[in-house]
Amino acid sequence: MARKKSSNDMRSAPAETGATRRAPMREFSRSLPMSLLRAREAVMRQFRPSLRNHGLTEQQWRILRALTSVDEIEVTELARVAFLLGPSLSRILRDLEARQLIERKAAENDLRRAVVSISPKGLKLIEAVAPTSEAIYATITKRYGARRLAELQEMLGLLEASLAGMTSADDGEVEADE
Amino acid sequence: MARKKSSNDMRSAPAETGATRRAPMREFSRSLPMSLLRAREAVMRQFRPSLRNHGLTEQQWRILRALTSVDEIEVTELARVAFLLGPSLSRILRDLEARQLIERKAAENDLRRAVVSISPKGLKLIEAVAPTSEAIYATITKRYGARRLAELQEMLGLLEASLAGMTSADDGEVEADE
DNA sequence: GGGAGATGATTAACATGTTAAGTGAATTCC
DNA sequence: GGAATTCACTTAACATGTTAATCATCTCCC
Repeated sequence: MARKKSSNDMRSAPAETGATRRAPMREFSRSLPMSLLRAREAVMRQFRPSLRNHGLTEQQWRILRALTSVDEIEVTELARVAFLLGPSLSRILRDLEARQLIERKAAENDLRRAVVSISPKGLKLIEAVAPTSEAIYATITKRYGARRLAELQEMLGLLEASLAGMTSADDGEVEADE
Repeated sequence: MARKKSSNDMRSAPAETGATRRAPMREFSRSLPMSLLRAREAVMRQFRPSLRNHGLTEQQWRILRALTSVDEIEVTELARVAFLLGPSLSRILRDLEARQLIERKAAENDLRRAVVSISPKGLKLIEAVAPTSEAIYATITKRYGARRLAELQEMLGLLEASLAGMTSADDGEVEADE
């Protein structure tokens, strides 16, 4: 099959090719969203190959991972914990259920709610992936520094909290025809 | 019961609903990838409504924004600057060109390369969005603290750099021939 | 107890993320 | 100078992000 390392990846190292400058706008590549995006991508780039080898996407892994810490959990709560939107979660659960990695049943007192739990097969899969995953995490921690990592998480949490109540002034409400 | 506030958004505040615990695995919701994801989402949540009012997605905005700082730029370089993968960029450029927000031509010395630039119409759109965008950014900076923000960016950059050369041990699945 | 509204979950529709394969143009190498 | 290889995209195919709409309960309240 020949699996290239990353021949096609246009999203990696800096290279300073051509491109004549034009205006003195704020250095766009240093905006907060971009910094967060790049940092996260740098981290996930480490995990994806291993997950892929086990037939899991990042999100599927998040779900199974979340399920290992509870006996069972309602879909809405799972969405919050795994930080996925409802529609994404719905699709992924359908798939995971078809692969028999999870089990699903209706809640007893409320037929609207669905209760999900990980299956033995799912647990086995998690246990197969976990070691590599932990090793990668440990390497990252070592490289970046445990202390610094903790501090970073602290600051990220604070950022999240700072923006919690911001209602986004919503701009002009224009119709922007095409 | 039922004192939820956000109608459809399953991805916001903590709520500690049911879900019996099971194992003492590392607190999954505090992993680095999750922290980064949540922080970025908290930030983007502020910008999306405004962009949407102007008919732009986050990625389209990134591209136009990147184009304002140069006269013209090759597609590959644009992918690096806007931090998008080739296929995503291809699709978006096709759309932006159809909406006449950008212009595209072939490079002179190499017909494989395409050179992109923002159009007057695109510039006008940027100028319409920028004020709101800047205001939101300013509010975030004020809430979080300019000093702290700078420090965060510093730490994110360092994280990225720390992981630059990590080749991801790739887990099982051998590298077949090649 | 029955209709209006709220709620939990899914489906729909479109845009992007991600990897693999394809296409045409430049380079290399013999 | 032409076949093989590399290069710069572009397409394809599938999974997820995102918003809106739908569907089936459930609750509330008269």
